[in-house]
Amino acid sequence: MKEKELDIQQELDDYIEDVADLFKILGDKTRTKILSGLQKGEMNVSSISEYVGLPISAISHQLRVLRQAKLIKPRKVGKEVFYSLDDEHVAMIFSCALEHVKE
Amino acid sequence: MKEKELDIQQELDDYIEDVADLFKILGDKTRTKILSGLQKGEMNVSSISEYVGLPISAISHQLRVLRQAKLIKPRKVGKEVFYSLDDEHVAMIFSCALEHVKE
DNA sequence: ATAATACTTGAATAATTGTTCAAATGTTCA
DNA sequence: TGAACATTTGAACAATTATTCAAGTATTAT
Repeated sequence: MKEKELDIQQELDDYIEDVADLFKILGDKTRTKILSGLQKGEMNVSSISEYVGLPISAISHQLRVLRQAKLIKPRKVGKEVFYSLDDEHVAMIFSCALEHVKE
Repeated sequence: MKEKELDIQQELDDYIEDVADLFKILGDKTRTKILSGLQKGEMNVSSISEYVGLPISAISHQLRVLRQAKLIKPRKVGKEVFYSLDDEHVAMIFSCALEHVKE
């Protein structure tokens, strides 16, 4: 094993529980659908609701989870709230995951 | 958005549910602990049990989940079964996730 | 002020899931 | 064949969690 790999391994051991927590949040169809939608650009809550196909209330609950995990951030404009991705790593995590899923 | 990003976006839309399923499997402390242990090299079930700190039975149940997801593969030697990683992307997914977790 | 719109919050329900214990399978060795 | 060991499997239990509906907050317009 190379030196850099050992460093990553070491860090992984330290942060493994936090990593599991992150994956737990990503491991839900509604939330991944929201995130993949937001990769195309910011949306307000109603739009996300339409895009995902679930009532606004259900979406709002999940937006809170994603907000708390610092994966998305809100921008309030009048009565509306626009959400956008808050982490540049999300796109990369997704594309890594794609490689496995595509076989 | 660049052309390549659009391709990834397109594929993500197609595979988004499978991606969520993969994250769901990775989103468990026991399973991530097993995977991070196996990154150091193959282990038999008893060793994994010791490493994780859970009874063999609990480990075996989770090994089945990871096997079915094609994340690990078994190698039978006599009475023992040695497990190792079955996907070169797992390490990369982990290191992407680390970047987010580390803030 | 009142009504209308956009979103959030709380409680209740239903479903999923990780762990445990006991029993079963498969393998080696006397 | 029978005992000992390594692992798997099944059923039961407890805990977590996503969704729904109803009620609450906040902002804008009349």
